[in-house]
Amino acid sequence: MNKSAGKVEVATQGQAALPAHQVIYQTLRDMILFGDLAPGQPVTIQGLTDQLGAGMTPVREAIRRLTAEGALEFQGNRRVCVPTLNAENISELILARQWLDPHLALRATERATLDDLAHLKSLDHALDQAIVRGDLREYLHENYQFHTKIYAIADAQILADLAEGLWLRFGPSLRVVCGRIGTQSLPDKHKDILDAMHARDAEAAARAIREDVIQGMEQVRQSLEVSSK
Amino acid sequence: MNKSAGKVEVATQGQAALPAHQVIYQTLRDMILFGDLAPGQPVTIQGLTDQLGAGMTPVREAIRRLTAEGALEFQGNRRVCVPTLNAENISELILARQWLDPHLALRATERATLDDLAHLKSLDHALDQAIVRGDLREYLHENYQFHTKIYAIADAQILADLAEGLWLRFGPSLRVVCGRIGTQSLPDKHKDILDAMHARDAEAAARAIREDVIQGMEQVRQSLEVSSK
DNA sequence: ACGCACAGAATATGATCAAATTATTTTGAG
DNA sequence: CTCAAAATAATTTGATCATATTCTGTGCGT
Repeated sequence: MNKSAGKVEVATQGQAALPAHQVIYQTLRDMILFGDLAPGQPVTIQGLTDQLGAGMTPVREAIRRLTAEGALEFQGNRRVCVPTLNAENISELILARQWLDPHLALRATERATLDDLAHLKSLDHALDQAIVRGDLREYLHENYQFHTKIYAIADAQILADLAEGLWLRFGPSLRVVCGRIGTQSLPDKHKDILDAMHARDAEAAARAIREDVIQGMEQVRQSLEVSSK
Repeated sequence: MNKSAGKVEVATQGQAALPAHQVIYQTLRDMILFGDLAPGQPVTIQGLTDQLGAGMTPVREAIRRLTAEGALEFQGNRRVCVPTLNAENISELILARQWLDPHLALRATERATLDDLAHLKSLDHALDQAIVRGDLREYLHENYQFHTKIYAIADAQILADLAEGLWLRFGPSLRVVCGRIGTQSLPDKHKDILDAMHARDAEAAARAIREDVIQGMEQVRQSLEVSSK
């Protein structure tokens, strides 16, 4: 047991030596979530192999995973691209988030530890700073972190999976919207959410989240209507 | 280039020459949905390669896709298995279906053509026959078809994706339950659903679906409580 | 404008390497 | 001397890559 013979040069540069396909998946996922890939943009497998310096098998698997999650779209002929949302898609996303997010926030309010609340507060602070700096990518990242942290606190694996899956679908479009209107005019209800959670008022937290969701998603819808005109 | 030696027996028996990874995916998906794989059962990649006579790359991709959909579970060490649901999972599934299914049924009622309704009716009939014959797999199959047909009629791509994803999660457990209690004692509300849809009473259809969902899922919950005792 | 050929990209296979589980052997205590 | 626990050996399984094949879209020539 204690031998640990064989490879000794393991922990040289930290981390746990994740398999390549997982790393690729995370990388591609982030690229989609935080807008490195635009809606409609084709995603070639060979493009990624040399862009990420990886073999094609791991890339292949990452792409399949993301297509299964709706983050990428199969185009019949063997091409894959980032989906372009239409009005119908947006409506469905709003509907689904309007149900999922408040529900998760409600659960989160009941379960959040003080550490959790502090963590959320720090995430919201980082988000504000990103807005001030006009750092769009960082803003998107912190905003995502804020919401997924709430999902995590809610401790509802399947519901959280569903909610995070929705983010993958509107991530690219969200980037486009924010890039257009700038980070200055991006109001959110995060302070209300935090206040309600601190006060352990689950219903109020759910309401605040709902407003936040509607506010954000409606901006996406409007921006989409303009651009598709 | 024009050699074309080697394989010549290509288009002998029709079909559209789907890529292997799609075929494998469908096959594995059906195996999960209709209970060829039990909860907790390990899914080895090499096992599938020779069981299905396929290369390992397509199998790999199919497995990744299904893990992304929650139909398979990553076991930390690099193994994959069919997830075993706990009480919490079941509750979340019930909750999600209780919202999704009625909503989709409501939309479906508004959009169903007469052909659609006839199709649903025939699916329900086939289901009844499967019950009479005691053909469990066929029952599960027709039941799934019935519900997914409603999803399709609703014409809400994202919501339907979510709903079908849930089926993948409770499929194996559903099989266990039905295998235990037999096909005789499997009541459903399909007749009520059909009646409501024919009458174009969307609210009634939504209610009927909701009852059907609760009825079915509660059976899974109870059966699970017993077996985990 | 139509068809043919070509380039590029995706699919699929098998080989190779690494990791983990299982089986076997060895060792030590009672 | 027997049994059990640890260490080692062997087998199985997963991960990755290099390569061959097939398909799609496009441009050239008639």
